[in-house]
Amino acid sequence: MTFRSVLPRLDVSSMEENILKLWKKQNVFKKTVEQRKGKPEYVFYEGPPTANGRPGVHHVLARAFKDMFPRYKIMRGYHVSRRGGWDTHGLPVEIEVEKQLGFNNKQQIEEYGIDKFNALCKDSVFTYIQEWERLTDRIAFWVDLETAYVTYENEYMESVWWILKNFWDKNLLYKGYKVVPYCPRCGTPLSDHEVALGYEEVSDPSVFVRMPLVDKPDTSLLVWTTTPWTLPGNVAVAAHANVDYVTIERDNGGTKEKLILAKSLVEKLFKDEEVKVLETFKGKKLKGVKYHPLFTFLPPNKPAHFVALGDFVTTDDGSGLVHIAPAFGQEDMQLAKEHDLPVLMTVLPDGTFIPEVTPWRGVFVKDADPLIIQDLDARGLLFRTEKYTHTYPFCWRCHTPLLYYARDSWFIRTSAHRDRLVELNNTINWVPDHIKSGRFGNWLENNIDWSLSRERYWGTPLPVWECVDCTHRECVGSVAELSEKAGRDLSELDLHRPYVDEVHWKCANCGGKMTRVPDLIDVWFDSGSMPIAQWHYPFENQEQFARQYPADYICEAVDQTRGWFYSLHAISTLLNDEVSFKNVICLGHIQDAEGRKMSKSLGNIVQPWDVLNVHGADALRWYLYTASPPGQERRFSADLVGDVIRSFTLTLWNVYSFFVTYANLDNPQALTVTAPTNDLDRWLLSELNVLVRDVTQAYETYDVLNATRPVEKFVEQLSTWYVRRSRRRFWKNDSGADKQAAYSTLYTALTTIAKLLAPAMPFLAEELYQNLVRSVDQTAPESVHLADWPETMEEFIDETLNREMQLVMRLVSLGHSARQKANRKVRQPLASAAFSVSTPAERKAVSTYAEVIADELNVKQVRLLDASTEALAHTAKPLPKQLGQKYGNKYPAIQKAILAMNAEEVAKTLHSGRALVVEAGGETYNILADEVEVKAMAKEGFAVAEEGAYVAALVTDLTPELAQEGLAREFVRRVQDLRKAAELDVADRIEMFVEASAGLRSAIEAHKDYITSETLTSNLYFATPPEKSSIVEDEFEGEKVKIGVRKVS
RNA sequence: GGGCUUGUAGCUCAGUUGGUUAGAGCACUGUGCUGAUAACGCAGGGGUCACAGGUUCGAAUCCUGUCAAGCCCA
Repeated sequence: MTFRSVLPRLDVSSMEENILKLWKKQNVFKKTVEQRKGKPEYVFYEGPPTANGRPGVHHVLARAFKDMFPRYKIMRGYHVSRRGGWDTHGLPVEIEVEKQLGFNNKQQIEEYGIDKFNALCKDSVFTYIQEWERLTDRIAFWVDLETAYVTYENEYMESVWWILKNFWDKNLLYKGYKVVPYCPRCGTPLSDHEVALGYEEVSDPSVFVRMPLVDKPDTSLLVWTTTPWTLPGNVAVAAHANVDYVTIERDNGGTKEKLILAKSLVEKLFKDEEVKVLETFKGKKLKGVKYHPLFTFLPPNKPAHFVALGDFVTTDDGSGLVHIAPAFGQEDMQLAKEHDLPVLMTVLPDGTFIPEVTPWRGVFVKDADPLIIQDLDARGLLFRTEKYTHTYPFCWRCHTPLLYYARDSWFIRTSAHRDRLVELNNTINWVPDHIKSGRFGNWLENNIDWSLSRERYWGTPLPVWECVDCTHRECVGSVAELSEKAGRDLSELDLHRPYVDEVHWKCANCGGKMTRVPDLIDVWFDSGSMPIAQWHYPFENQEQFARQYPADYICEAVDQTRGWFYSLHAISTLLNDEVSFKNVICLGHIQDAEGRKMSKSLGNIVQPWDVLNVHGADALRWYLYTASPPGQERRFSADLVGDVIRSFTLTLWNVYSFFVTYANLDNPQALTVTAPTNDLDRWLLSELNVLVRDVTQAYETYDVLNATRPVEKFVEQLSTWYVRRSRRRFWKNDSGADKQAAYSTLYTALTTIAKLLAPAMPFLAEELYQNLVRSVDQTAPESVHLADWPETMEEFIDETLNREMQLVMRLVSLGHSARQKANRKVRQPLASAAFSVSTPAERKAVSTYAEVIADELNVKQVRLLDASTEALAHTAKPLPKQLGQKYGNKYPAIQKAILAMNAEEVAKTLHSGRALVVEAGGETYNILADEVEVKAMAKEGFAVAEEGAYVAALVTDLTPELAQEGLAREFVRRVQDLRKAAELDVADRIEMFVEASAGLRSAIEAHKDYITSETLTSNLYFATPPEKSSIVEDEFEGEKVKIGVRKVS
């Protein structure tokens, strides 16, 4: 069998491009789905992105994580249909179009025409779809975009209506007059989860004002607010019943004034100023005290302008007296309801003052803040103004400061199912798990009703019609129902505005005109409906829906906790009393190399293509999987991705290239492993199956780190231990069983790694598979992604062997260390290496693997340090873990006692297998061998290195024979360099001409066979090299040499 | 103000139910080795385990508090 030859130098980009072509040509993605038809279903939901912006690195992150589990599950034999989806509605789209048209308010849209505006929205939704498709393709995120669901399609929207009707019927959909976070520019309320997207730290004016009491004109309430623009809407002042308040007297520009405020804030407010406390009293004494309003633009229609008590009042900031404007604060509105206060609506929906507020009519409220402060100051009502830094919500798309603003608004009564939301959440597997009870769980426990309605244009219309005369309301759950009510066939109707607004019918109560309420619904409701609406359920595809619900796996970034994760969960709970996803990976955000958030304004955004073009998709994916736990924020830079190529990809690639190079020379007959006899083979296969077992387990538990990092570790050991130690086995001239075994073992390792790597590094896995598997077996599945996941072959796992090999590596490392200390280069053979280890099992391992150790350390003999003749002394060290756990607080005394004993006696006792009897603190203890570390120290004359319980001691004296062998190896090394310099192929045979000084010549003659076989020399002449040969002259170890080689045909 | 997360070497990260002198990789320095390797081996420098208390024979690990960063809530 012959493999396609592999260049040791890897061109990542062309390799990946070729694989992409192969997949396309053979339609591999489709086949992965079709091949498993009828098999158990594994359900993945794609959280729909919006294609009206360019995809960034954070999208690659999410898509990489989304991709790996479906790939894994397909290899495990599941049927996984991976349907794509696009989120198409909502403000982000509208805002893009508004920008295009140069609009900045709703009126312009209405004048332009909602139909035309929405048509533009629809067009702009897929502005960057090609960019998305190209990126998705390039990073090998396998998702079916041809059949992707689209949230603006009538069928999708009809299903959303059906869900809303279901909620309506359960009395879960209602209209309320509430203070909502409201964007005055977009002219619409925002849901909590949208508000959460836009908090920013800002500096606002903070003002203290005087509100003179009606009964005591020389005394004023000192009232605090950070929103001066709400003062014209003031109807009351809130105080806390149990807080201590004081009346103080102070000097105000020559006249005395009296102010009321919370006692604990006096110092903070007046600092060094001298004030006289006249009176102290509880807040409840203030109840009902009347004051003169600051403004009288709108006359209140109910009693107002008195002090009311509220629990929400704190004395952390301000004055302990809180200004109340019911139209502009949730707590204010609550208080207003409790005390039957009037609601003064002083602001228009566009965020400007109403005409009645004469001085500032038409001024945007935030802009009016300084004007209002000026006015109060002029009238002597301003006590103080300063800057106050706090976090304040902004519109997540247009960046306008949000106002808390009383609106008629529609809600979903999610709070009615709060407990059930929490219960069902507890059955979901969250990665990382703290999200479950932490961020998401806390959020659910504090659930408030879902603010659903949006007063906008491009979105799913709220299917509620209202009688203009009697306010009778009906909710419509399907197109058929609408047709029936309207009395005409509306199956062709576009369910968007403005068309749906034109449908009317007669009120069943009073015969008035039923008209749709103008609102749209929150786009998060669209995407959260996707399990149902993607199938146009229940109108069609009942079966598909049943098969594809709930999802086994979803994955998005942490910002979706309040977004898609919540909308999916809330809708599913209220609709079906069921979870909509069972496992979820919640990804941390990507930051730049300095740990800052990536943002346009900082100019630190890394474009995915910049990374992909240089390092390829596999390296990028691998980096994202292995760099840090999924839920953690991760710092990102192109350089870090480059490290993946160097440290992992190339290591694997070179093992692969090594295998192919030699296999093509040797043509090994069989490549399946049966019963390995060679220790290195047995070890590699044991570790390989441990790897299969552990990686499989990790995939099963959505543990991405442990599904990937161990593969990297294994490849490193494969390269730096197995292949390095096995090289000569591949070079042997014969084609004996050992060589065959080496090929089979390495082949098995590489093909298994290809499969283990397939979900994470789909390209490299395919490359390995195509060349190693497909090229020799045309009956094998045509892609690694169509292959079955490797089974763990327990019979190959030998944990003892793994431990022993670990020990061997450690001892070898100590041996190298000792060599360096003795300044003996590895090329120089040494007589022997003696080791001291700690347990009988380890002593046995030293002799079992003596050959491997001897070869690696280039010594003639490997043995144990002879305790009686070579060991100078022993040390005995009590082990705190074993002894501490066993004897608790007696440990220090025991430790002291053991250290005080004669170490030679301790060693003798424990080596003989007896327990060590220790007296400490008046008690007797039997200490066992594994509770004390006994270490032998080597006599002089050895080069020694030690670590923990282990000692390596090298005999460094050189006999003439050893020295001669060293020379021979030095010589071989020169010849190999020369071969390389002459650009000979590894398999080329040569003839060699040598002129050497006497000592070297006799060494060469003594080791002629070794030299000729190492260097593939057919003829070795002691003669002057001919001119046409490649020649090198050198001096070493006091010897001189001139070597010439040339290829023989 | 509250919640969640994070803080370990210059960088990226491990660190098990508390237990020997806190580790690895990258980077740096020295040295060795090499006909698979963009490598590899060995050694070295580099640490107040964010800080302060507490529990314990023993704390990077458990508890309390503080500080800093990120996200979220109010």
